[in-house]
Amino acid sequence: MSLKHLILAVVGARPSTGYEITKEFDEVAGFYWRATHQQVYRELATLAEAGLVRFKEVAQQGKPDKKVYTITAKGRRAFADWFREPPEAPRHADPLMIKFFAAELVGIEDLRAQLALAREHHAALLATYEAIAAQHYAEPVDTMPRWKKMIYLTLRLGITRERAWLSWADESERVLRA
Amino acid sequence: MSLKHLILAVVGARPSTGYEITKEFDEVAGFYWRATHQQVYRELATLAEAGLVRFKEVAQQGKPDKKVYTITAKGRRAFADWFREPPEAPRHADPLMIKFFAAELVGIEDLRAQLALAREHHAALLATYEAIAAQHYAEPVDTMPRWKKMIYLTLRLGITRERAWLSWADESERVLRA
DNA sequence: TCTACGTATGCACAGAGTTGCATATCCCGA
DNA sequence: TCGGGATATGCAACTCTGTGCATACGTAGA
Repeated sequence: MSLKHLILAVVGARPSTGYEITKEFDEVAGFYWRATHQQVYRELATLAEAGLVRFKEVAQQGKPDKKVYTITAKGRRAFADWFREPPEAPRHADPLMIKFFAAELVGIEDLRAQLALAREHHAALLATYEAIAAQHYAEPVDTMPRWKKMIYLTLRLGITRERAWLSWADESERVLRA
Repeated sequence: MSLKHLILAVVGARPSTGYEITKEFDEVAGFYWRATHQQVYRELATLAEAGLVRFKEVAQQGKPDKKVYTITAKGRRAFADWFREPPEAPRHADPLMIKFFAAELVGIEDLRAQLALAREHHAALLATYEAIAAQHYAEPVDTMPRWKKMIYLTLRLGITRERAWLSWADESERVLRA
Protein backbone atom coordinates (compact mmCIF):
# COMPACT_ATOMS: atom_id res chain seq x y z
CA MET A 1 0.00 0.00 0.00
CA SER A 2 2.58 2.58 1.05
CA LEU A 3 5.86 1.09 -0.08
CA LYS A 4 5.52 3.61 -2.84
CA HIS A 5 5.48 6.46 -0.35
CA LEU A 6 8.32 5.10 1.72
CA ILE A 7 10.46 5.00 -1.40
CA LEU A 8 9.42 8.52 -2.32
CA ALA A 9 10.41 9.59 1.20
CA VAL A 10 13.89 8.11 0.89
CA VAL A 11 14.49 9.36 -2.63
CA GLY A 12 13.08 12.73 -1.60
CA ALA A 13 15.65 13.02 1.18
CA ARG A 14 18.55 12.34 -1.20
CA PRO A 15 19.14 10.66 -4.56
CA SER A 16 19.59 6.93 -4.05
CA THR A 17 19.93 3.63 -5.89
CA GLY A 18 17.60 0.69 -5.38
CA TYR A 19 20.34 -1.10 -3.54
CA GLU A 20 20.83 1.77 -1.10
CA ILE A 21 17.10 2.09 -0.50
CA THR A 22 16.86 -1.59 0.34
CA LYS A 23 19.72 -1.28 2.82
CA GLU A 24 18.20 1.82 4.36
CA PHE A 25 14.95 -0.06 4.86
CA ASP A 26 16.72 -2.85 6.69
CA GLU A 27 18.68 -0.49 8.88
CA VAL A 28 16.37 2.38 9.69
CA ALA A 29 12.84 1.42 8.69
CA GLY A 30 13.06 -2.29 9.45
CA PHE A 31 10.90 -2.20 12.55
CA TYR A 32 7.88 -0.63 10.90
CA TRP A 33 8.27 -1.68 7.29
CA ARG A 34 9.95 -4.51 5.47
CA ALA A 35 10.71 -4.86 1.80
CA THR A 36 12.97 -7.05 -0.26
CA HIS A 37 15.18 -5.67 -2.99
CA GLN A 38 12.80 -7.13 -5.55
CA GLN A 39 9.94 -5.06 -4.28
CA VAL A 40 12.07 -1.95 -4.26
CA TYR A 41 13.38 -2.37 -7.81
CA ARG A 42 9.92 -3.14 -9.13
CA GLU A 43 8.35 -0.20 -7.36
CA LEU A 44 11.10 2.14 -8.59
CA ALA A 45 10.40 1.06 -12.16
CA THR A 46 6.68 1.74 -11.65
CA LEU A 47 7.36 5.12 -10.06
CA ALA A 48 9.68 6.08 -12.91
CA GLU A 49 7.04 5.13 -15.45
CA ALA A 50 4.51 7.28 -13.61
CA GLY A 51 6.96 10.20 -13.63
CA LEU A 52 7.24 10.46 -9.84
CA VAL A 53 10.97 9.71 -9.91
CA ARG A 54 13.62 9.79 -12.63
CA PHE A 55 17.00 8.07 -12.84
CA LYS A 56 20.45 8.47 -14.32
CA GLU A 57 22.59 5.44 -15.12
CA VAL A 58 26.04 5.73 -13.62
CA ALA A 59 28.95 3.55 -14.71
CA GLN A 60 31.35 2.35 -12.01
CA GLN A 61 34.65 0.54 -12.16
CA GLY A 62 34.81 -2.90 -10.64
CA LYS A 63 31.09 -2.81 -9.84
CA PRO A 64 27.98 -3.13 -11.98
CA ASP A 65 26.39 0.04 -13.34
CA LYS A 66 23.88 1.63 -11.04
CA LYS A 67 20.77 3.75 -11.44
CA VAL A 68 20.58 6.80 -9.23
CA TYR A 69 16.97 7.84 -8.64
CA THR A 70 15.82 11.38 -7.91
CA ILE A 71 12.35 12.57 -6.94
CA THR A 72 10.51 14.80 -9.43
CA ALA A 73 8.24 17.77 -8.69
CA LYS A 74 5.27 15.53 -9.46
CA GLY A 75 6.64 12.97 -7.01
CA ARG A 76 6.98 15.60 -4.32
CA ARG A 77 3.40 16.70 -4.86
CA ALA A 78 2.09 13.14 -4.78
CA PHE A 79 3.94 12.53 -1.54
CA ALA A 80 2.66 15.71 0.09
CA ASP A 81 -0.92 14.86 -0.93
CA TRP A 82 -0.61 11.41 0.58
CA PHE A 83 0.97 12.86 3.71
CA ARG A 84 -2.07 15.01 4.42
CA GLU A 85 -4.58 12.20 4.03
CA PRO A 86 -5.92 10.79 7.31
CA PRO A 87 -3.45 8.22 8.61
CA GLU A 88 -4.10 4.62 7.67
CA ALA A 89 -4.31 2.22 10.60
CA PRO A 90 -1.18 0.15 11.12
CA ARG A 91 -1.51 -3.45 10.00
CA HIS A 92 -0.51 -6.24 12.32
CA ALA A 93 -0.56 -9.94 11.62
CA ASP A 94 0.69 -12.14 14.42
CA PRO A 95 0.68 -15.89 13.82
CA LEU A 96 1.51 -16.48 17.48
CA MET A 97 -1.94 -15.20 18.41
CA ILE A 98 -3.47 -17.87 16.19
CA LYS A 99 -1.58 -20.40 18.25
CA PHE A 100 -2.99 -18.96 21.47
CA PHE A 101 -6.42 -18.93 19.95
CA ALA A 102 -6.17 -22.58 19.04
CA ALA A 103 -4.05 -23.97 21.89
CA GLU A 104 -6.86 -26.38 22.82
CA LEU A 105 -6.45 -28.24 19.54
CA VAL A 106 -2.79 -29.00 20.07
CA GLY A 107 -1.79 -28.66 23.70
CA ILE A 108 -0.58 -26.21 26.27
CA GLU A 109 2.94 -27.64 26.39
CA ASP A 110 3.56 -26.82 22.76
CA LEU A 111 2.17 -23.36 23.29
CA ARG A 112 4.64 -22.74 26.13
CA ALA A 113 7.47 -23.74 23.81
CA GLN A 114 6.17 -21.39 21.13
CA LEU A 115 5.97 -18.53 23.59
CA ALA A 116 9.53 -19.14 24.76
CA LEU A 117 10.82 -19.03 21.17
CA ALA A 118 8.87 -15.88 20.41
CA ARG A 119 10.28 -14.28 23.54
CA GLU A 120 13.82 -14.92 22.34
CA HIS A 121 12.99 -13.26 19.07
CA HIS A 122 11.46 -10.18 20.67
CA ALA A 123 14.24 -9.89 23.27
CA ALA A 124 16.82 -9.97 20.49
CA LEU A 125 14.94 -7.27 18.58
CA LEU A 126 14.77 -5.07 21.66
CA ALA A 127 18.49 -5.54 22.29
CA THR A 128 19.23 -4.49 18.72
CA TYR A 129 17.07 -1.39 18.95
CA GLU A 130 18.56 -0.40 22.28
CA ALA A 131 22.06 -0.84 20.90
CA ILE A 132 21.20 1.46 17.99
CA ALA A 133 19.78 4.01 20.43
CA ALA A 134 22.91 3.88 22.60
CA GLN A 135 25.24 4.19 19.63
CA HIS A 136 23.55 6.78 17.48
CA TYR A 137 21.10 8.60 19.72
CA ALA A 138 22.98 9.00 22.98
CA GLU A 139 22.66 12.80 23.21
CA PRO A 140 19.59 14.55 24.71
CA VAL A 141 16.66 14.76 22.28
CA ASP A 142 16.39 18.56 22.33
CA THR A 143 19.93 18.92 20.99
CA MET A 144 19.24 16.71 17.96
CA PRO A 145 18.56 18.32 14.58
CA ARG A 146 14.92 17.98 13.69
CA TRP A 147 15.29 15.23 11.10
CA LYS A 148 17.19 13.17 13.65
CA LYS A 149 14.49 13.65 16.29
CA MET A 150 11.95 12.20 13.89
CA ILE A 151 14.02 9.11 13.13
CA TYR A 152 14.71 8.74 16.82
CA LEU A 153 10.99 8.74 17.56
CA THR A 154 10.38 5.93 15.09
CA LEU A 155 13.09 3.97 16.90
CA ARG A 156 11.44 4.81 20.22
CA LEU A 157 8.22 3.26 18.96
CA GLY A 158 10.09 0.07 18.17
CA ILE A 159 11.61 0.00 21.65
CA THR A 160 8.30 0.81 23.36
CA ARG A 161 6.53 -1.86 21.36
CA GLU A 162 9.04 -4.59 22.16
CA ARG A 163 9.11 -3.74 25.86
CA ALA A 164 5.32 -3.90 25.91
CA TRP A 165 5.44 -7.24 24.15
CA LEU A 166 7.87 -8.64 26.71
CA SER A 167 5.76 -7.49 29.63
CA TRP A 168 2.77 -9.18 27.99
CA ALA A 169 4.88 -12.34 27.66
CA ASP A 170 5.66 -12.22 31.40
CA GLU A 171 1.96 -12.05 32.16
CA SER A 172 1.17 -14.86 29.72
CA GLU A 173 3.82 -17.14 31.13
CA ARG A 174 2.37 -16.66 34.60
CA VAL A 175 -1.07 -17.61 33.30
CA LEU A 176 0.26 -20.62 31.39
CA ARG A 177 2.12 -21.88 34.46
CA ALA A 178 -1.01 -21.75 36.61
CA MET B 1 0.54 -16.72 5.03
CA SER B 2 -1.52 -18.02 7.93
CA LEU B 3 -5.08 -17.10 7.12
CA LYS B 4 -5.36 -20.75 6.26
CA HIS B 5 -4.37 -21.74 9.79
CA LEU B 6 -6.60 -19.21 11.45
CA ILE B 7 -9.54 -20.64 9.55
CA LEU B 8 -8.51 -24.16 10.50
CA ALA B 9 -8.36 -23.01 14.14
CA VAL B 10 -11.89 -21.62 14.05
CA VAL B 11 -13.38 -24.56 12.18
CA GLY B 12 -11.45 -26.91 14.45
CA ALA B 13 -13.07 -25.37 17.52
CA ARG B 14 -16.57 -25.84 16.13
CA PRO B 15 -18.26 -26.26 12.72
CA SER B 16 -18.85 -22.85 11.16
CA THR B 17 -19.99 -21.13 8.00
CA GLY B 18 -17.89 -18.63 6.08
CA TYR B 19 -20.13 -15.90 7.32
CA GLU B 20 -19.64 -16.86 10.95
CA ILE B 21 -15.89 -17.15 10.53
CA THR B 22 -15.73 -13.66 9.07
CA LYS B 23 -17.69 -12.28 12.00
CA GLU B 24 -15.55 -14.13 14.51
CA PHE B 25 -12.47 -12.59 12.92
CA ASP B 26 -13.90 -9.12 13.31
CA GLU B 27 -14.94 -9.67 16.89
CA VAL B 28 -12.30 -11.81 18.49
CA ALA B 29 -9.28 -11.90 16.18
CA GLY B 30 -9.59 -8.38 14.82
CA PHE B 31 -6.65 -6.95 16.70
CA TYR B 32 -4.12 -9.43 15.38
CA TRP B 33 -5.61 -10.52 12.09
CA ARG B 34 -7.97 -9.04 9.55
CA ALA B 35 -9.75 -10.69 6.65
CA THR B 36 -12.66 -9.85 4.41
CA HIS B 37 -15.43 -12.28 3.66
CA GLN B 38 -14.02 -12.74 0.17
CA GLN B 39 -10.74 -13.99 1.51
CA VAL B 40 -12.50 -16.35 3.87
CA TYR B 41 -14.81 -17.86 1.24
CA ARG B 42 -11.98 -18.32 -1.21
CA GLU B 43 -9.70 -19.87 1.38
CA LEU B 44 -12.48 -22.22 2.52
CA ALA B 45 -12.94 -23.39 -1.06
CA THR B 46 -9.19 -24.03 -1.34
CA LEU B 47 -9.08 -25.86 1.98
CA ALA B 48 -12.05 -28.03 0.97
CA GLU B 49 -10.34 -28.91 -2.31
CA ALA B 50 -7.21 -29.90 -0.39
CA GLY B 51 -9.29 -32.07 1.93
CA LEU B 52 -8.45 -30.15 5.12
CA VAL B 53 -12.08 -29.22 5.71
CA ARG B 54 -15.38 -30.55 4.40
CA PHE B 55 -18.81 -28.95 4.25
CA LYS B 56 -22.48 -29.79 4.32
CA GLU B 57 -25.02 -27.57 2.62
CA VAL B 58 -27.85 -26.64 4.93
CA ALA B 59 -31.13 -25.18 3.68
CA GLN B 60 -32.73 -22.45 5.79
CA GLN B 61 -36.06 -20.72 5.59
CA GLY B 62 -36.02 -17.01 4.88
CA LYS B 63 -32.25 -17.01 4.51
CA PRO B 64 -29.95 -18.26 1.76
CA ASP B 65 -28.59 -21.79 2.04
CA LYS B 66 -25.42 -22.02 4.01
CA LYS B 67 -22.37 -24.27 3.98
CA VAL B 68 -21.29 -25.56 7.35
CA TYR B 69 -17.59 -26.41 7.36
CA THR B 70 -15.98 -29.04 9.58
CA ILE B 71 -12.29 -29.82 10.00
CA THR B 72 -11.05 -33.21 8.78
CA ALA B 73 -8.44 -35.45 10.37
CA LYS B 74 -6.03 -34.31 7.68
CA GLY B 75 -6.83 -30.71 8.54
CA ARG B 76 -6.15 -31.35 12.20
CA ARG B 77 -2.79 -32.89 11.36
CA ALA B 78 -1.84 -30.01 9.07
CA PHE B 79 -2.72 -27.55 11.80
CA ALA B 80 -0.76 -29.39 14.48
CA ASP B 81 2.28 -29.57 12.19
CA TRP B 82 2.13 -25.84 11.55
CA PHE B 83 1.63 -25.18 15.24
CA ARG B 84 4.93 -26.84 16.13
CA GLU B 85 6.96 -24.94 13.57
CA PRO B 86 9.06 -22.08 14.99
CA PRO B 87 6.82 -19.01 15.31
CA GLU B 88 6.89 -16.59 12.40
CA ALA B 89 7.71 -13.01 13.34
CA PRO B 90 4.69 -10.72 13.49
CA ARG B 91 4.40 -8.36 10.54
CA HIS B 92 3.85 -4.69 11.16
CA ALA B 93 3.38 -1.97 8.60
CA ASP B 94 2.76 1.49 9.96
CA PRO B 95 2.28 4.28 7.43
CA LEU B 96 2.47 6.86 10.22
CA MET B 97 6.13 6.00 10.68
CA ILE B 98 6.76 6.87 7.05
CA LYS B 99 5.31 10.26 7.80
CA PHE B 100 7.67 10.72 10.73
CA PHE B 101 10.53 9.55 8.58
CA ALA B 102 9.71 12.13 5.94
CA ALA B 103 8.37 15.01 8.01
CA GLU B 104 11.11 17.30 6.64
CA LEU B 105 9.65 17.06 3.15
CA VAL B 106 6.22 18.30 4.18
CA GLY B 107 6.31 20.10 7.49
CA ILE B 108 6.08 19.57 11.21
CA GLU B 109 2.62 21.15 11.51
CA ASP B 110 1.08 18.51 9.27
CA LEU B 111 2.86 15.81 11.20
CA ARG B 112 1.36 17.06 14.45
CA ALA B 113 -2.09 16.88 12.87
CA GLN B 114 -1.40 13.33 11.71
CA LEU B 115 -0.27 12.29 15.15
CA ALA B 116 -3.40 13.75 16.73
CA LEU B 117 -5.63 11.80 14.33
CA ALA B 118 -3.71 8.59 14.91
CA ARG B 119 -4.03 9.10 18.65
CA GLU B 120 -7.81 9.28 18.34
CA HIS B 121 -7.78 6.04 16.44
CA HIS B 122 -5.62 4.20 18.96
CA ALA B 123 -7.52 5.62 21.94
CA ALA B 124 -10.78 4.39 20.42
CA LEU B 125 -9.29 0.94 19.88
CA LEU B 126 -8.08 0.77 23.46
CA ALA B 127 -11.50 1.82 24.74
CA THR B 128 -13.11 -0.93 22.69
CA TYR B 129 -10.73 -3.60 23.99
CA GLU B 130 -11.13 -2.45 27.57
CA ALA B 131 -14.90 -2.54 27.20
CA ILE B 132 -14.69 -6.12 25.93
CA ALA B 133 -12.45 -7.04 28.85
CA ALA B 134 -14.84 -5.47 31.36
CA GLN B 135 -17.86 -7.17 29.83
CA HIS B 136 -16.64 -10.65 29.09
CA TYR B 137 -13.50 -11.14 31.16
CA ALA B 138 -14.37 -9.53 34.47
CA GLU B 139 -13.68 -12.59 36.64
CA PRO B 140 -10.16 -13.47 37.93
CA VAL B 141 -8.03 -15.22 35.30
CA ASP B 142 -7.43 -18.40 37.35
CA THR B 143 -11.16 -19.11 37.47
CA MET B 144 -11.54 -19.00 33.68
CA PRO B 145 -11.68 -22.24 31.72
CA ARG B 146 -8.47 -22.75 29.82
CA TRP B 147 -9.80 -21.86 26.36
CA LYS B 148 -11.07 -18.58 27.77
CA LYS B 149 -7.71 -17.78 29.37
CA MET B 150 -6.07 -18.10 25.98
CA ILE B 151 -8.53 -15.76 24.26
CA TYR B 152 -8.19 -13.38 27.17
CA LEU B 153 -4.43 -13.29 26.70
CA THR B 154 -4.78 -12.34 23.05
CA LEU B 155 -7.04 -9.52 24.16
CA ARG B 156 -4.46 -8.53 26.78
CA LEU B 157 -1.85 -8.20 24.04
CA GLY B 158 -4.15 -5.80 22.21
CA ILE B 159 -4.62 -3.73 25.33
CA THR B 160 -0.92 -3.75 26.21
CA ARG B 161 0.00 -2.76 22.68
CA GLU B 162 -2.42 0.15 22.50
CA ARG B 163 -1.37 1.47 25.91
CA ALA B 164 2.25 1.33 24.81
CA TRP B 165 1.36 3.15 21.62
CA LEU B 166 -0.37 5.93 23.56
CA SER B 167 2.57 6.38 25.90
CA TRP B 168 4.82 6.63 22.84
CA ALA B 169 2.44 9.26 21.45
CA ASP B 170 2.76 11.29 24.68
CA GLU B 171 6.51 11.24 24.33
CA SER B 172 6.34 12.17 20.67
CA GLU B 173 4.00 15.08 21.26
CA ARG B 174 6.41 16.45 23.84
CA VAL B 175 9.25 16.23 21.34
CA LEU B 176 7.18 17.80 18.56
CA ARG B 177 6.17 20.70 20.81
CA ALA B 178 9.76 21.50 21.72
C1' DT C 1 42.57 -21.91 -5.34
C1' DC C 2 38.11 -22.12 -3.83
C1' DT C 3 34.34 -20.16 -1.24
C1' DA C 4 31.82 -16.67 0.57
C1' DC C 5 30.39 -12.07 0.80
C1' DG C 6 29.34 -7.39 -0.93
C1' DT C 7 27.77 -4.57 -4.80
C1' DA C 8 24.04 -4.04 -8.21
C1' DT C 9 19.95 -5.20 -10.99
C1' DG C 10 16.24 -7.77 -12.66
C1' DC C 11 12.48 -11.63 -14.51
C1' DA C 12 8.90 -15.06 -13.60
C1' DC C 13 5.84 -17.05 -10.85
C1' DA C 14 3.10 -17.79 -6.76
C1' DG C 15 0.48 -16.26 -2.99
C1' DA C 16 -2.11 -12.84 -0.32
C1' DG C 17 -5.19 -9.06 0.02
C1' DT C 18 -8.54 -5.31 -1.94
C1' DT C 19 -12.49 -3.45 -4.52
C1' DG C 20 -16.46 -3.69 -7.04
C1' DC C 21 -20.20 -6.12 -8.36
C1' DA C 22 -24.11 -9.60 -8.14
C1' DT C 23 -27.76 -12.36 -5.99
C1' DA C 24 -31.60 -13.30 -2.61
C1' DT C 25 -34.66 -12.79 1.50
C1' DC C 26 -36.36 -10.99 5.89
C1' DC C 27 -37.02 -7.44 9.32
C1' DC C 28 -37.12 -2.87 11.20
C1' DG C 29 -37.73 1.90 11.25
C1' DA C 30 -38.80 6.32 8.72
C1' DT D 1 -43.80 1.85 0.96
C1' DC D 2 -39.13 2.49 0.60
C1' DG D 3 -34.49 2.23 2.13
C1' DG D 4 -31.12 0.11 4.90
C1' DG D 5 -29.11 -3.52 7.56
C1' DA D 6 -28.45 -8.47 8.70
C1' DT D 7 -27.89 -13.05 6.74
C1' DA D 8 -25.37 -15.77 3.21
C1' DT D 9 -22.41 -16.74 -0.81
C1' DG D 10 -19.57 -15.92 -4.66
C1' DC D 11 -17.03 -14.11 -9.38
C1' DA D 12 -13.71 -11.05 -11.68
C1' DA D 13 -10.17 -7.99 -11.87
C1' DC D 14 -6.62 -5.90 -9.75
C1' DT D 15 -2.75 -4.71 -6.73
C1' DC D 16 0.59 -5.86 -3.57
C1' DT D 17 3.99 -8.99 -1.47
C1' DG D 18 7.20 -12.83 -1.34
C1' DT D 19 10.27 -16.66 -3.23
C1' DG D 20 13.39 -18.56 -6.38
C1' DC D 21 16.45 -17.92 -9.84
C1' DA D 22 19.94 -15.48 -12.82
C1' DT D 23 23.74 -12.38 -13.97
C1' DA D 24 28.39 -10.24 -13.15
C1' DC D 25 32.64 -8.58 -10.96
C1' DG D 26 35.87 -7.53 -6.93
C1' DT D 27 37.87 -8.54 -2.52
C1' DA D 28 39.06 -11.06 1.68
C1' DG D 29 39.93 -15.13 4.06
C1' DA D 30 40.56 -20.36 4.58
